Amino acid sequence: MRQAVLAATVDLLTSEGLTGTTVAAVARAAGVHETSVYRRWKTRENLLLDALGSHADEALPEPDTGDVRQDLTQLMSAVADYLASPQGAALLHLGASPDAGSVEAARLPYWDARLERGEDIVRRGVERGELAPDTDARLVAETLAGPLFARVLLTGASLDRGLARRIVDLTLDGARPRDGRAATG
Amino acid sequence: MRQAVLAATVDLLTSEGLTGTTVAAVARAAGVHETSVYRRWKTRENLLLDALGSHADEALPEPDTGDVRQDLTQLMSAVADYLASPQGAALLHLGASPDAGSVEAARLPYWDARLERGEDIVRRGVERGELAPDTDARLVAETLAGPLFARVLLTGASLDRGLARRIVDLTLDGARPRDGRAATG
DNA sequence: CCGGTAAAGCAAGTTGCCTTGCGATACGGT
DNA sequence: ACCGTATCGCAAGGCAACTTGCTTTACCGG
Repeated sequence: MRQAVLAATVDLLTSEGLTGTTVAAVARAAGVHETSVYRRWKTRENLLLDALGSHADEALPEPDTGDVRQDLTQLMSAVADYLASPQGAALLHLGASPDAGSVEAARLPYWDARLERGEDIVRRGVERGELAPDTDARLVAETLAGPLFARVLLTGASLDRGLARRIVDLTLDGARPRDGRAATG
Repeated sequence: MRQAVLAATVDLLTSEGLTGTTVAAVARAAGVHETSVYRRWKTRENLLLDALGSHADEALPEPDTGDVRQDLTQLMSAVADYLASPQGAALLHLGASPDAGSVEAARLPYWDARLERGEDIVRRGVERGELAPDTDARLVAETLAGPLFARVLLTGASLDRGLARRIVDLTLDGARPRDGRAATG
């Protein structure tokens, strides 16, 4: 039954979107009583997070090619791909919902963990001398991911790998003029 | 009556937060019947946007000091200040809510207009030669604002002017090493 | 003063999220 | 076969957003 409900949730999420995915609809699609869903997952939010949660992690690679630019581009491209999917957008919207309670506590650690993938790449770049020694890895990770998140959440504008690449380039090179623009990569 | 309702809305928004601001509570606080609120504003979302909308624009300065870094730092500091307020956070959460309908259409143009303040500053910087001639003003604006938005919406982490300044520096200088780090400013 | 329109009050109802109490069913150990 | 426990189905209800049909008030021109 658990599998049936989760599968139905992802299906509805993909076809109907976040607002169209009501608990009643999920229960109906899974051939289960609505009460049973609430008993197991307590809240709609928990259900959606459970349905989307595990799937998300696996989609993110942890590239380590020896080149910061390449690593970050790969990671951010994967993020862009995921966020462009209905599931990715739904997960992001869930994370951004202002409902306090249980999710509130898990929120900060959750995104913290996501950001660390980027931070690790940046730190390796610093160690290799590709990036300035005083580079704030966390800040770089936030600066890379922020624009993608904002697009999905606020403007609804499209996301593609080109955008991801340009954000990486901007964050590595800066907007100020350089002599050799594409140094390493 | 319109003023009474809008004032009550902002009050509740500030004291109770977004989820605590029900239209019943607003109506009660304003000494008005709930139906009247719905008749005038149609939806809760419209009411909240009306209450917050005009206030937001005035808070944003349009600095033009002749120095990109200074202009961007001032703008982003103001953005950070506003987003750190209950009203700013509420407005952002409203913009990020996945409810389609009327807001959906206004969403992209709205944030488009906000971003233009940053784009203008960037373009002036390019003209002055402070920034690379092939700089994508829109991308820079998104990269500056994105992390602030993401913090409010996802992690709930704190926002301050120091963060705004560091994001500006990173986006202008890049994470890769430079000879003279703070060239102009 | 009167008739007309626009806005507000009122009551009742729909839907979606969520909870609770109760009865039925299924499963594992003795 | 029997008991305990866990799980599910079911009915009913609360709360908040939102709608609707109807009445009442308020204001404005004649």
